[in-house]
Amino acid sequence: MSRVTGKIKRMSLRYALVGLLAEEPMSGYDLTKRFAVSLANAWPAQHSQIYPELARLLDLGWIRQTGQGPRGRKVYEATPEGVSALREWLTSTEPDRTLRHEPILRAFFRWTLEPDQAAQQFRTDARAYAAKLAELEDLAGSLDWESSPADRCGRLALEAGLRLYRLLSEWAEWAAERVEAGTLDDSDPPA
Amino acid sequence: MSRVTGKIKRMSLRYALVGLLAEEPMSGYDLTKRFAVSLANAWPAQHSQIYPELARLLDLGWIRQTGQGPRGRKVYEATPEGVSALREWLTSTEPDRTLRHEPILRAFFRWTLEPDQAAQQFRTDARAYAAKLAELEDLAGSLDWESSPADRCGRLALEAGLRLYRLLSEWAEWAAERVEAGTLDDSDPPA
DNA sequence: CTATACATGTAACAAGTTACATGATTAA
DNA sequence: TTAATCATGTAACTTGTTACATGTATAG
Repeated sequence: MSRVTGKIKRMSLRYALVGLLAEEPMSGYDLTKRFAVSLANAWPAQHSQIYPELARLLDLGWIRQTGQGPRGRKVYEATPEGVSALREWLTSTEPDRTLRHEPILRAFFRWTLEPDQAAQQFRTDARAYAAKLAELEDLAGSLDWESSPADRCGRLALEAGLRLYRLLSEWAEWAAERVEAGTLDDSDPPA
Repeated sequence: MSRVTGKIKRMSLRYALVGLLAEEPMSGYDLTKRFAVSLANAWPAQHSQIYPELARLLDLGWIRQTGQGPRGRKVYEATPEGVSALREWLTSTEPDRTLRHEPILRAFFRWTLEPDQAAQQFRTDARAYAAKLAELEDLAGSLDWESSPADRCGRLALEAGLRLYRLLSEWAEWAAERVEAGTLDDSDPPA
């Protein structure tokens, strides 16, 4: 869908906003918090990206304002048109399954460091991922995941984050061990 | 008062180019292929991003042209200044360990679909990841990973990709099974 | 000859980040 | 009263994608 002069726009953020507002009416501020916690490991976004997108969604008629609160708080909900567009996106466009992760890129170039230092960096990665995993486990444990289909679906998605951070931590630890075993030495590699 | 922009530029592409050219002299065309194969699962990049960046690197003195070939081919290598800057990046800047992956985002919103369709999408994901894994396994099998520290380091990085695609495939399969077991049904969730 | 791969570049746009900017409400 | 949090927005810039644009060498 959404081809403008042949260019395919992804607009993941746009659909994510509609999706969150389809679940429950919320303000831009609330949405920002959602992107900082549950969605942080799938599609992080800042408020500076969210507010202008909400304006565009209002314009499209995919969301509407349903209330207001103190301090200029504006509460929105998804319209039927918005939910319909979200479903269209989910069913009629191909997901982008690209992986792009800076720590893996860095790993490619650690042969330029002293092996000791390279190994240490892999261990730092491992610890950082373990910390992220612990954070996510806290989040997973603190929420009520059985209350609605949306929450249970969120739990399925969050599971990916848990598994990914566990994997990355183990990978980095494994790489550190390989480097310590001499993998990056100039001389012959170990058996 | 020094508000001299505390803007942290990441410039991963810049350092990746220097890193590849530190290993072996290459042209922009060769680099583009590297980003399309071995680096595709860590930091994909198109030629339209690579050529302008090479010009900037020349300007910085981090690379230099060492030869030319037919059809205007230009071969570059990293300078000592470039390698030094790469090492500085690796040792003195914090990696961005963010995960951003569209299929996980989509998973959050599949509660808006019929459970059957949601399960089918998870199975499609699983198959797509398995295909990516098979591709990467081919690549891993086709290269000589023992010839240099750089190659052996590349193998460590590539291992992350192998493990990630395996994990994502298994996760999607698991999610499909959960959905088929009734996780997204309106009624009570299964035990 | 002619299609494919090689080879380099630019332009227009989309997406994302950091900083700037402002102000209201609430709790200590 | 003052710091933290709530709350919304814009500006400037960086990064990444798709399309445009051009031309050469080689293999069938």
